[in-house]
Amino acid sequence: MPQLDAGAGGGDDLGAPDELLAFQDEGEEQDKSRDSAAGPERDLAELKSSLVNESEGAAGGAGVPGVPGAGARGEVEVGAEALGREHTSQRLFQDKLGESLEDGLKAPECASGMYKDTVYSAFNLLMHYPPTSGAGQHPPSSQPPMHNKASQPAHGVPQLSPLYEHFSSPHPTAAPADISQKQVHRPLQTPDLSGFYSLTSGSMGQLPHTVSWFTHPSLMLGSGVPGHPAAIPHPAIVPPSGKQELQPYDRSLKTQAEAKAEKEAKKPTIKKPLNAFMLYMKEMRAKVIAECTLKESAAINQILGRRWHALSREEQAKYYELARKERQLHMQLYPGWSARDNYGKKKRRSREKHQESNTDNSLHYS
DNA sequence: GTGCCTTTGAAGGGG
DNA sequence: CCCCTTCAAAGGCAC
Repeated sequence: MPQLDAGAGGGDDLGAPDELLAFQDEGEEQDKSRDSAAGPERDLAELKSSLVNESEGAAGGAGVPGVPGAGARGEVEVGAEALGREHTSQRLFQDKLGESLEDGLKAPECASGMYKDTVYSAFNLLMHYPPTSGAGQHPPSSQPPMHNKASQPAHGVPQLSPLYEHFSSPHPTAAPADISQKQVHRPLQTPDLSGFYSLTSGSMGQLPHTVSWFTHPSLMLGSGVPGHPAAIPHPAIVPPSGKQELQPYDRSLKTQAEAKAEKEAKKPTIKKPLNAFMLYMKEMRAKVIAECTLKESAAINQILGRRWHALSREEQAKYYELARKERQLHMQLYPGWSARDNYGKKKRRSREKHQESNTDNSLHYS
């Protein structure tokens, strides 16, 4: 129970050691990158050219091939493996993205406003969540509360993860500790669950991802929280996809196999908790879209990836902390859940691609 | 209609 | 322990 309040320090059995290591290792570089981030326009121009000329960068990169941004940004070490991935992937996508990126970044409002209040303002928003109970403390800048944020997506889905929103809530009484307390002595994944989902899966599907969080049967935290909707489930729970859904209410012709399939279909898909970068992306995507003319997620994600690396370690740490708490909450909500459960639910060709690339590599190295 | 693209990070499994 | 694979979000795009 006190784990959630324990912060990043003691009692954090979920904290990924890699994160700390990364921070330690990249600390100086991150600081450098932050310094260089003080010149956003320069960085943007750099970013732009890098995104456009990514593939060419392999040959022309003065410092790090394939990472044009590394040099001008202040020796931000992306890591060899990231380099390779970036290089290859962007080469694959550059034909399409190059133009779209350039078009988007060409927009004056994008170029000038790219950093004007992006990284830091979003971060300040994040700072609304108090590490312990500093809910009354507002971020240094004049960031409006979350719910007043103007850049909320048009679809009305809060950009932030539930935890983020939770921590950002002006109601500090709804601390994560309460969540865990409430849910800890609540039977998790009880047989009632399927019934609950069978009843609500349809409506849940209509609910925005995040909004639907608080109705989770094991997480009825909204009831005691003023200002919160009564019941919104965790966003990790998503109704079965239309493909998999077997029309739970159509019980007329139900073979045994169908019944089994139906039972499985009733089980909502429990999604992976979002990692730090995913939380960051979710937060910043709308901003990037607003600032640039881009809409393609692939292009936006490239920008966000750059921005992510431009964040100071303190800024990243907040997202890591959020992600850590998300994982912690997720683990408490779904003790038996494994990321493996969702394996195969996405049909991907990455393996094939990887095999292809491996073949290519082997050809290269042979 | 479905999968791919792109990003980073987490997790699981195999060697 | 290291490496590889998959998935998490997102929306345009290709097929």
